[in-house]
Amino acid sequence: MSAIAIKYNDEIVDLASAEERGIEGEEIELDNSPESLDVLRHSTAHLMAQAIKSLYPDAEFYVGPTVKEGFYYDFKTESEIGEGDLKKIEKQMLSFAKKKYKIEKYTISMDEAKEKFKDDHLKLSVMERIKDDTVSIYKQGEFEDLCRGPHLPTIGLIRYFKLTKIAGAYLGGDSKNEMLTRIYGIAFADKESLKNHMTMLAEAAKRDHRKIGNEMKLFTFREEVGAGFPIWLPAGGRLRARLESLLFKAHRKRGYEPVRGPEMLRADLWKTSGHYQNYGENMYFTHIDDIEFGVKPMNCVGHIKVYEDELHSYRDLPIKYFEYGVVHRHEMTGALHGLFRVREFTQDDAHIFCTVDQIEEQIIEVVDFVDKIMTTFDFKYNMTISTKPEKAVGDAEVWEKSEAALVSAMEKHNLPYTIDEGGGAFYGPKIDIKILDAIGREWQCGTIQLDNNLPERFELEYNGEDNEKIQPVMIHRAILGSFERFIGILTEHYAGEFPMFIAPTQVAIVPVAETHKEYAKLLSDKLIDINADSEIYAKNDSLNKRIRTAEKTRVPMIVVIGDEEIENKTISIRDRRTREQYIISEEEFLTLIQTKVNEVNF
RNA sequence: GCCGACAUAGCUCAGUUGGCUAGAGCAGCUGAUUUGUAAUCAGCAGGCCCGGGGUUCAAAUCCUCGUGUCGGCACCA
Repeated sequence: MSAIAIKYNDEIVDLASAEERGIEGEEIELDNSPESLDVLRHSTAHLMAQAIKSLYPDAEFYVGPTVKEGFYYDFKTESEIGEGDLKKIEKQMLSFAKKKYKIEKYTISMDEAKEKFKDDHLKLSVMERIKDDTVSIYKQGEFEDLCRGPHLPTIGLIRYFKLTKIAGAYLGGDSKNEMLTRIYGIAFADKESLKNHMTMLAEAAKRDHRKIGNEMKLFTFREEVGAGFPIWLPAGGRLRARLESLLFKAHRKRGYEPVRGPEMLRADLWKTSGHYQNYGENMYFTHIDDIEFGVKPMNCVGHIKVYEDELHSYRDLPIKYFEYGVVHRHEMTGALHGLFRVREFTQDDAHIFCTVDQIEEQIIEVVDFVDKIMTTFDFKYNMTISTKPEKAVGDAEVWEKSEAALVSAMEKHNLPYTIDEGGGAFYGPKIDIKILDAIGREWQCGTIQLDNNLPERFELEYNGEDNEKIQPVMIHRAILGSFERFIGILTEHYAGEFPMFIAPTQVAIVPVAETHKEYAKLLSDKLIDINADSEIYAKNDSLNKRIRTAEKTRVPMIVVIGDEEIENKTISIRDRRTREQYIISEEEFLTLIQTKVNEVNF
């Protein structure tokens, strides 16, 4: 196989450019290495543009880069293009590829380029952003495109690709601009890899929490209830209750006090907090008599009112309040997505009021808490520290100390983290926790934010050693983020195969015949005593059918009860995943379940 | 919010170029069967075809305005 590009000082240079510049380097062949795929996909994007141009001659093109999941090209045409047209474009691409046009490169001056693309206002706007005097053009057959490269030597090398999605995208990613059509695609060096990729996508679709949530009857949405308002069904309710109760204990152990603020608070309070001015667009407001109220989008104000309920001494700090806080936010319709983005959700929210000197130890504790939870669920995660932005309020020294405390907490725990310079909120630096699920997708969940702004606005204080009034630091933190999103992620992470300690139902009991029903009920009661939920499958169906039904609910353990079991006080267990069966004594069984249900402590 | 697609029974889906009483499987109900590890048999019931307006002799089907869902964009736990 011959080279498609070379690597020159870590830069990938295509053959045409290498010749132009007279450089040599390590040869890159057409395979599935990241470098090779990048070139291949970039050229596939151009091939797609070529096909689009031939099918829709009025099409104008913006940019067509490669991205993590393949490539896309943004363009505009008067014709309406829908999902059904992707096949047509693919076909056209293949027919061009068969012609094996060479991809030729030449360089022209910016002025020449502007003349060449004078009918394409999108290309012109691309050129607006290029500062160089010359630009390169890549040409394949009749089709020419302004591009920096690198590209394959010929489009004949493109064979294994697929157009995956069609969607709208704002020009330049700015919602103030016009909307273009974007087509996404993927390409590989060989057929097998493309096939594997498509299989992988299908696997990911099978894990979709919306699909599994429906199948397992965890939650539902209804048009008449309203977009973005989830309804928790019994099975989801049980799962969620287990998670809540585990987490409740974990908070108590760490000295958090459960509190609860009201759902709506007077609008004036939101003016004091600044939410009215800065977040009002996302809030829901109503009136009671003549007074305006705002439904809480966050729980901090409620917790501040708890703090204000009594005077505090420096000896009391840190003070930690937590609440499974229901919040409402006006998310835009297009943003709603299953349990991942909803308009009403419950945060595992807590606020820590502490002294500046206590920040570091508090952060360490929270980070440790996060670690416990994430490891329990087999999540890999990484953290990002966001530092002081340009527009910031508060004392410079406190900012410095706060940031240092965050970094130091990471370092001391030897945790990997990245820094987002200037990415913090205007009121304080923060740590975002991003988790990686079983199939490598990244999710933003928890967050730890330092806040000097709200204590200032509400004039919070505690008495110091010399009885002086000192303003405490407030730490906002959520670990799961929200029960909704976290359970959605868990569902996809486990593909619905929840571990015993969180599963909606721990055990399915299948009595062989009607005479065994009574015994099944006794066993079920014993399970409740050890905090395990079970369901008895005693319907008038064949044994096989009932086992099948139980299997389909994804319950971790199925036990079959018949004469033999009752006589010998044994349990016949069927493991869902391995489909293996084994028999143990009832006592062993109950111990086993109890261990599995209680093995987790955050 | 924007671009595009979609909406038929509790669920998953058929429904021809507009044309008789809108179908199937699963789930549900009734009955028979009482079962030893992934679907026993028979019968019954279930629909304002997302909602409002319109075109037409005739609309699940065409147009239009809503609502909801999906894929992205933009925005975010």
